[in-house]
Amino acid sequence: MIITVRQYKEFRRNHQKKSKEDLPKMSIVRSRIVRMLSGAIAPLIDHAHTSSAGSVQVELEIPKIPEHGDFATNVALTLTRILKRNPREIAAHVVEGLKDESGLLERVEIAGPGFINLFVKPAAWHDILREILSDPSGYGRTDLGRGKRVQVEFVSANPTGPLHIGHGRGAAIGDVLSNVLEACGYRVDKEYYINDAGNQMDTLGRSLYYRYQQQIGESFDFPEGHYQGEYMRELAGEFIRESGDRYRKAPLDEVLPVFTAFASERILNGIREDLEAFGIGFDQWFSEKSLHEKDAIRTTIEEMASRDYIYIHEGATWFRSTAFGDEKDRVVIRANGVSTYFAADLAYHKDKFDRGYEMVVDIWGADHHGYVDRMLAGIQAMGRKREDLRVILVQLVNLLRAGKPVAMSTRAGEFVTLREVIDEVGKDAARFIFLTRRTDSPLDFDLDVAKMQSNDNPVFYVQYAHARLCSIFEVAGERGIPCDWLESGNHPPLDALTLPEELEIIKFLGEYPEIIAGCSASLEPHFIPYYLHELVSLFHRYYNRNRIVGDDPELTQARLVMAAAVREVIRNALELLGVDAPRKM
RNA sequence: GCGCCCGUAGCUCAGCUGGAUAGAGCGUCGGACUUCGAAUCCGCAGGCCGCAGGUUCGAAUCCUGCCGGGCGUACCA
Repeated sequence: MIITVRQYKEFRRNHQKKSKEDLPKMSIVRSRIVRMLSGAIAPLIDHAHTSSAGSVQVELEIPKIPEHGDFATNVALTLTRILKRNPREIAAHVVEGLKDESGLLERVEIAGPGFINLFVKPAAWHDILREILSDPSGYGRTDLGRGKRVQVEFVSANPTGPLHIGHGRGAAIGDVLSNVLEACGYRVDKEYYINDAGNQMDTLGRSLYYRYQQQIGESFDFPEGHYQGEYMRELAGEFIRESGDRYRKAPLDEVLPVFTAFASERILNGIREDLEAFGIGFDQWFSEKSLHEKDAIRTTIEEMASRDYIYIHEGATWFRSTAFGDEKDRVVIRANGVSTYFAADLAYHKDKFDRGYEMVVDIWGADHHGYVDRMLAGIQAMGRKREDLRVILVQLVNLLRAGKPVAMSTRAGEFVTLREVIDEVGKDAARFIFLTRRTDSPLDFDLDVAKMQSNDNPVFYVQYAHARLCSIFEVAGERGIPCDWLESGNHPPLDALTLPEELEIIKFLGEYPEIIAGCSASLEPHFIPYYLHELVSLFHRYYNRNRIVGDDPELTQARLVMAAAVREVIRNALELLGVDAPRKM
């Protein structure tokens, strides 16, 4: 949790008339401490009259070493600059000002250069379990987005061939980011942009035409620069089954639209099916052709021209993108009168904002990074703020088998498709692995590892924990241990949960909302798999050392409550990832 | 040439909106199942965080330069 000075002041204003709902949601223990610290710090800042100190940030972190407390804050250190006093002295003032009305804290220490270490009473943690179980699927959800309308556009592969593994990574990231943003209170739509216009479509149609003529026995040389993957042969076969040899030797110019339409429609359907198998659905499939039909490119350029960002040079129409920091201006209409792909993209983004989205997230392959600056320039020329568009660049996926690269050539149409990967390793493993790296970082995807149903495979590690937890409740049921609180919400007393490793798990459960909020702020989903791994690891270790269903009824009940909370958070996180949480494996 | 991204343990990577002793998985080696699922757990070993400066009370984290790798650099889509 990070608060700026400005936020402190805002918080204080709000706090006087409203209650705690205005604080960003976090674990109940953490939010109480933040509130307490805010209360202690505000007077110090007021006293110093530091209106221009908005850059000071305060952080409440969990120290690595237990001796440093359950939480630690460096406020005193960061306040040194604006208060112009030594940090330990400031820390003392902060500590003095803490009002622990609910008796949350066991003790508070000032340590090192001026850290404030806070020790929470063990019993205070138990509230986190109650909080989780009172609304398991709502846990971790926040209202950071405040209903802001966001569009996430991803995959958007050209309908000229099946999706490959790189698209799969972008798909997983886009889908999960959408889930995360939604969990953080944004209103999210997922969209796929179909590049169904331009000469690549003609190329696609011709590719099918040539294959078709070949397969019905005409001798045609297959020209360079066309799509010649195996899928084109299959398409030609389908075409023959439906239309026979009706188009034998038909003049290309006359029948090309037939072939183009057939090919793009079939391929797009295939893409839809593959994405569905990957657990991904879109709210909108947006056709580039529809932009041309609406004359949207012309309108867009006109609007930009009205703001003086368009000029003519050597017969071409240019966008003055350098006005917004692009390295050179860009052509939108070529001298031959044909608009560029970029022009369509500008019109598309204008359309997005016209539809009412306040923020737009584009997920692109990293090889498109050269387009970021011009696109950002573009939306600014339409009167949008730079930060209204967030472009996520997804790095390459290197496909491996047993540690060795799988040779792929897009040119020759030889590549491993997403569908093949899903069929081979399963949706869950593929999604999880795609999400275990920062989007910025290239990813080695080893098919053999992903397929392994063992501890080499991070998905199974997590799913196993979930299945194990489910199994514990089955055993409890068999032994006649009442767990009706799972439904009723009347949880048994938790006083028996006193072991350090129990409190450690509960504390970690309490961090989950922060993790999700962090994903949403950074638009990086990889924190979730890492969090899950750590949570599950804590649980497995605990499980191996302690008996949950044991002889002491009260202890058993309390531990079952904790187990239930762990299970719910695992399930909650896996749901965000679009990965199944199996009861049995 | 210019621009963007990346250099952290043997390998693959977290940590990067600056904080106290830099982490995980895999791999090596050695241990734990008559007891809730051993697809699990425990332990050992492993590091000038690419190099050099700078800012700071404090730098893996921010700035500059260099080295190494990837990508981009069209009146292509």
